[in-house]
Amino acid sequence: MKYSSSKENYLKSIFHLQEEDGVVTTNALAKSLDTRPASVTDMLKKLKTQKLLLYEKYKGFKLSQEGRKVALQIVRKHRLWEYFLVEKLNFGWEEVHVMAEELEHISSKKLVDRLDEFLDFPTADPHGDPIPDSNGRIPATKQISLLELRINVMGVVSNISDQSSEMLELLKHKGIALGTKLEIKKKFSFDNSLELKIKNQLTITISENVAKNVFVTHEE
Amino acid sequence: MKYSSSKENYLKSIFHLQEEDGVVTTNALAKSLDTRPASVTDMLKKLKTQKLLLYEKYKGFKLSQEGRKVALQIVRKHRLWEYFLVEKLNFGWEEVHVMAEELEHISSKKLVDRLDEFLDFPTADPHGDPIPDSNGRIPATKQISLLELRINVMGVVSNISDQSSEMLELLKHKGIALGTKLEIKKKFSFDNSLELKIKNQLTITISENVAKNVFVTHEE
DNA sequence: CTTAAAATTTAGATTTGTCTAAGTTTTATT
DNA sequence: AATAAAACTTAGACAAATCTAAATTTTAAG
Repeated sequence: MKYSSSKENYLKSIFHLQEEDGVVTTNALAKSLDTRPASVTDMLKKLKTQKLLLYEKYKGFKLSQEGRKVALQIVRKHRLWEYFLVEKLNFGWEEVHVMAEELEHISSKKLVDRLDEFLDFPTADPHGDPIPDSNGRIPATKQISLLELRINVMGVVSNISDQSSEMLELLKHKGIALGTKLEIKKKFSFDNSLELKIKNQLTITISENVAKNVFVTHEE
Repeated sequence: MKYSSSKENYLKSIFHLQEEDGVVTTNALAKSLDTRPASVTDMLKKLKTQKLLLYEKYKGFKLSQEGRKVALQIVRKHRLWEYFLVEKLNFGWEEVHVMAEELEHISSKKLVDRLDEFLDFPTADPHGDPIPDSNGRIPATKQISLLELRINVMGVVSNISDQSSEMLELLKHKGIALGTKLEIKKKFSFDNSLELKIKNQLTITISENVAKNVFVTHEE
């Protein structure tokens, strides 16, 4: 089944808001889509008719099985195209979102699957978000050490394996804590030290020894 | 300036029909776009308002400077994406057209230019059609039909204008495909049939009807 | 040069997705 | 529990792109 770009955007936004907040409201959805609540209500009725949404007026709504399936395919396409743009066309990860918003509506499933193969089945996009597979399954977010984190990919600190006070002091000084979002900007093969940028802060340098004890997950 | 997919399709079709027949008519355009003449007239008026088209009602129409410029960018995108699909994602050249029809409407010029670079600046798409460069210039490769190819001159098959499955079956049987190198050995004026030798193969015979649909370029 | 046929355009509807303004319903506050 | 505020929905309108049916203009045929 083929849906309009507009419908696909609604499904995608509902999916994301569901993930984040559990419940989705008309107003939140309107804000997320940069549209008016009245427009949202109009569309909700259409999505319900198409059985993509479970919706009772004034009572709230959520994606149906089918709606979720469609949303996951859009998310998959968005993230694969972002990966392509960064890895193959050398865009920065901050500039690919807008382009992926268009590319995600290209319909051919075969095309996406071939692209996936061409890219060697990546599990996370350049922002670190997981890429659903061909069946819509989201890969379990696994922890990796900073040494394994790809360059220019956002990671969230999830674990520190060496919790000695010396290590913790160092990390505190550098501004690294659980939940810190960061990305590697440069890897020096000379001593495997890393230059990394913590979100909203300056760039810092850490040694291989520190890096192998700091674990991160890709976003979400 | 950003135009709707529909407008872009009109511009592209007008461009192609202009190339082919010199003059474009409302009916021809309607057929080419699989729509009704009345819809065409409606759109022509809009394109005129936007100065993409020179149009006087009942008198005919043609692309303005700007309209042609836009059309060339669509053609460029279409052909680059086709090249990408065949060369990188391993699709057959007969199955990429539909996908490229969608991809050609992705707006970012920077994306297309990066794609062009990634593909190493190809000059012709998988069907042999020339790819306009970033400025909309079409590389000069003179394609001629087999009927115009001089005897004993090597040609490289670059385009098949009739892509019906019957034609493709025939060509496959004869061993003619894009890139096939061949030369004409004899021309029979009785029925304009040709005897030609495909490189490293036996000599075969084809009819005038087939010959006029097979286009070649001279070797570089 | 008339007139029928063909080509083209206009008029008026329809569909999709949007909007504003005006109701409803739910929720929160006193 | 009453009522004000917030959230949500409905009603009616609009723009884009399309359609059918009817009109107009051009072209071609006699």
